[in-house]
Amino acid sequence: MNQGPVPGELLREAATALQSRGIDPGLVLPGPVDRADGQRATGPGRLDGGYLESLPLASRRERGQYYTPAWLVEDVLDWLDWPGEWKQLVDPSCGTGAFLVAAARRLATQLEASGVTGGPALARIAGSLRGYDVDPVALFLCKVNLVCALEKLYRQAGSQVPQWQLQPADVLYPRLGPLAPGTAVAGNPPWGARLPEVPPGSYVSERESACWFTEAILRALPPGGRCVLVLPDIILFKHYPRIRRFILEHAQILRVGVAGRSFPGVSMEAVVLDLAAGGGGSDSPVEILVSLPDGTWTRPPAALPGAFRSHPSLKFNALMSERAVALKERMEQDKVPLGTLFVVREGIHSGNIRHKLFVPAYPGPEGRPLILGRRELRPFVLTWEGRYVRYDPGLVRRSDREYASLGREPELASAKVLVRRTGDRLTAAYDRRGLFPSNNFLYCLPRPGRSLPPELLAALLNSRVLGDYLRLVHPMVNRAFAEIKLIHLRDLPLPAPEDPRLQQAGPDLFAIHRKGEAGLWDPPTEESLEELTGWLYGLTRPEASELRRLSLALAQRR
DNA sequence: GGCCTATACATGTCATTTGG
DNA sequence: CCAAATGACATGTATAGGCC
Repeated sequence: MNQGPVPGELLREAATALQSRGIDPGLVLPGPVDRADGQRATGPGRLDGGYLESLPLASRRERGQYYTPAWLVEDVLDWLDWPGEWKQLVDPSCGTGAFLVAAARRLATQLEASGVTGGPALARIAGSLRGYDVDPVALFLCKVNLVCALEKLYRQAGSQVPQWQLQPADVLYPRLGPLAPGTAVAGNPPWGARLPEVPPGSYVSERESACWFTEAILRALPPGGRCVLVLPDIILFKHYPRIRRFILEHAQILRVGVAGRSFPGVSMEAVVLDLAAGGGGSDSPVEILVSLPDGTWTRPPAALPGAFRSHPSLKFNALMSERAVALKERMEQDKVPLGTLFVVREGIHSGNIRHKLFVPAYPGPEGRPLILGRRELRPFVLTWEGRYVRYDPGLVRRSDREYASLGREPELASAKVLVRRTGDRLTAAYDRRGLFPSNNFLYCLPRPGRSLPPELLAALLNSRVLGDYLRLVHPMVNRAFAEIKLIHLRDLPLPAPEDPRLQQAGPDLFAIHRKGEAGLWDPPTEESLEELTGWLYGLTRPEASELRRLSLALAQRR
């Protein structure tokens, strides 16, 4: 038996599985895969659930290989109404065949009901399904899984076995020529695999594989074609405006399913996009569904279909209600991004030499006071616990594969506003002494020329209102993002220096800052800060509470 | 010498993962 | 669960090399 790239052990296991189903392994094996690129599974191969686990985690991640949960597969096929009137189903990243196998079962049932069995049924099924994948071993398993799922038909067919349309593909360029009318695409493209280069001719020009797959699929679909794709939710509302524009211009969004963390062991959240090829442009209603733990879908009470078109970078927060958008936009009115008034950076990143760099006691003249832990930064107050960073670039032995990022000493040593990256609210303090923060903090330096007094920034960041805004825009509890990123902070709306309301509120904000800095941060002071910032951002008291409720609801769902 | 380009090195950021 | 930590890599900057 020609092994090709498939490990012998796996072949033997496949042969046994087929025999036990009464299928002659010789008719099926060695499989359609003969790309001899030396790709081999390590460890014991298993026919379904075990194959991916047998691969090194790094390579799985690199290629974005994850099993799609069965319930999600069935729902995707339901959304497509497969088989329905479709002639063909294509999965451009079929892996071990989750979608194709489920689709094949449905076809078999349908054919059986109309009296088609055995070889003819197999031929019809194999002719209606197409799969591609980078991993030849996965493709082999896909075929075995298909055969096993159709065991009855195989037994009936005897030697009349079909040719399956399963082809090795390059992850870079899923070779989807123009697809024939009557074609639907379903699948879970690899996420997060960084393409080595931007694919030539790509509009989206993103190196995130899920973006490229989405573009390639939409380009290949014929008018009237459909695709239902399982994608990372970041595509909808993080830094991928171009794929959003591409989708809006090349497809009609029929449904968006918010599937949450549906993949065991994966902390990214999934969305299901149901797209009809062609004819973008119109703002027809999008159905938004949220998956529930019991496997059903529900309509969120106040989702805002279509409003993403008006968002500057087309962000589509499927759960953002009309009300939330209104409050958000009100807060942004006449405000400027924090990044235009302050330089924002990450603190010292100790890389892989933490122990060498961050020390508990004074190490000598290269030592600088280090702010490391959460307790050292409370609202308005910095309490240095006495640790040091050895600020000496010579410590990093690059030849020993050491790395670290010491940042810029003049900036670190100057007065600045430190912001905690973790926690369920924004926390900031004005660092007058020039302490050196670790990368558990971000810091804001006033831009020369046009800025705000750091005391005011610290007061605004410590207010619930800005924290709630942040959580509304980037829900962060139990999310893929464990930290506040630079971009989150840079995007926060701040009153411009010449803002008349700020002029008016300034003295009170300074007073609050003084109290806070003096350790007199108490509920009444906090209350007056809420009052003041609410007014500054054009929110009434009830509206500020509403903002709070909405943002918490968004965060807690996740 | 002046300008442009390639490369190496340094800095800065991301996207989780780890571990208490 | 969540603060702290980490590996990878993208971006930025300096320098060397090539060409006129």
